[in-house]
Amino acid sequence: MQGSIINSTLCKTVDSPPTQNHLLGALSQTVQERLFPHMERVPMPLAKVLYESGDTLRYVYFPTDCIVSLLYVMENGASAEISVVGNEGMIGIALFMGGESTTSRAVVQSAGWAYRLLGQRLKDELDRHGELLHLMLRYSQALITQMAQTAVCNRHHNIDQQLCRWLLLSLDRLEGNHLVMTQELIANMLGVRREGVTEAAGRLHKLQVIDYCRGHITVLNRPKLEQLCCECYAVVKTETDRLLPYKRPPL
Amino acid sequence: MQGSIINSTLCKTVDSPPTQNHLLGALSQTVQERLFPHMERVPMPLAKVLYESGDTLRYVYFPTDCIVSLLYVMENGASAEISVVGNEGMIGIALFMGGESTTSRAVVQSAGWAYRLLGQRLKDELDRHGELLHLMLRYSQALITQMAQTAVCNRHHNIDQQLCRWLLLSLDRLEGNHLVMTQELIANMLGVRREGVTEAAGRLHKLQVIDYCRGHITVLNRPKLEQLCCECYAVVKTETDRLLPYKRPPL
DNA sequence: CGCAGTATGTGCGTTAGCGCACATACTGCA
DNA sequence: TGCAGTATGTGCGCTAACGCACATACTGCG
Repeated sequence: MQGSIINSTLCKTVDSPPTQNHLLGALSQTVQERLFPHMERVPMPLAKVLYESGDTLRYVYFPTDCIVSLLYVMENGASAEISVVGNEGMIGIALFMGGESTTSRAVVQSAGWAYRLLGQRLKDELDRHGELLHLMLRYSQALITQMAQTAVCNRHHNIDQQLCRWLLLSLDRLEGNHLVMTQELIANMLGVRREGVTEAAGRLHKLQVIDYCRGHITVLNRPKLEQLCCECYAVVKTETDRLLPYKRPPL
Repeated sequence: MQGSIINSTLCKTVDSPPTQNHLLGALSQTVQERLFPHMERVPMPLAKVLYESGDTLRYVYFPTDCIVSLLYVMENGASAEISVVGNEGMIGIALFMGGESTTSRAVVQSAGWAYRLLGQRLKDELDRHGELLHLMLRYSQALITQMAQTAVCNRHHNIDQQLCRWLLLSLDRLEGNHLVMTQELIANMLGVRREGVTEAAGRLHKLQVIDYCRGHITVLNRPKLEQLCCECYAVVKTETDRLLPYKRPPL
């Protein structure tokens, strides 16, 4: 199941090492050597549900090149994204927080790969209460900031601004300037009408900020996108960078 | 500075023990005995700001009978409440999360008292990595749930429902069925217009669910209030109870 | 090729909440 | 007692977003 050089021509991303995940990459060699043998590289196909609201989590996931959305699904089926996780973070903080489950659902929003680790293995490592715990706590705070800002943005900003925020957050977690995502899906994430996204996207297109067609979006002018965005993106970005300064691992 | 029997006639709440805070009360006697000598009982007057966005936190606060709001203040001055903390929790999770500061502001929303602990003392205790850490982590998860639900509620529910949610969350953190709070203040918390709150409150009044007058609100019919509320309150309440089952400490 | 399924565009009436202006009413203090 | 400050009530035009209906357009497959 592990990728190989042979199929690297088929798969856009060459078999990615665990260190492509920023959290895993930030660990000392000692901890990496202790942990990595227990980790399994798994495909993350679009729309895969990692866990449902209330599920007892078995694994934590460390994305290398995919994006996962945490979203809450209401009783009437409507949904709203709480936060986004890419290779800067992990899915399953409830496992070390102690709750073992959450009220949200985790869905793959952009296909790719991740490394997963059995919950118990994670806890074993945490019981040594060293750097992994502290790293995860800092990440949790970044995630909390993102959630808080989502709440603020939902209250105060219009669809155009929110779409900008969403695009920027997604873009930061991908290589390149292209993302695969229908307007319908974006609407579910933002918790708004599909038509609302169509109109907002149309305006961004008119401003030559993005290009899109049937589930493919290309950002043409990122500075302009940031300029059109509300402050929420910058708040989250700044705080995440502060909490988790990322140093690209040596190749 | 510690309260005494003598002034208990002046202060509505009799000098409250640390264990009136659920987190502190949940600790084993060993940890309590180690920690409590370092804690200081401090008054929490209305509108006191415990920390501003970006401030380096010096203390963590454990409310015994006050309510503190975490809110984000936007560049233009508008605000939105991210979550509420009463005697079920603590203020300053950023201290053990590792960030030392947050992007939000903490303001006393309902006056009372709290115990505070110097950040370094907290960390000393956490480095023993025992029950306090695990307790705080579970609490953090409850707080995260509240933030997530705030985001959802801001997106999907109308002012009436949000007012119900807010009243219920506040009520759970107070004795009795009465709270001191102007509509102006509530509007700031919910991030809506003051007039919007006036109208929503008027409707609740007409339904005989609440009574209010110049900064004093009394809940007359709590079951009805819960019925009028969106699911968000129940989600937060249920999850908090699950994560932190509260056992009233022996007197 | 033709058709079904999917993605996007558009129009239209409705509504919740906003911004603003102003009225009213209560409260504490000089 | 009167006044200033504060809290609440109300009306009105405006806008963003909604719900719905339907048009259009692209894409893959038999």
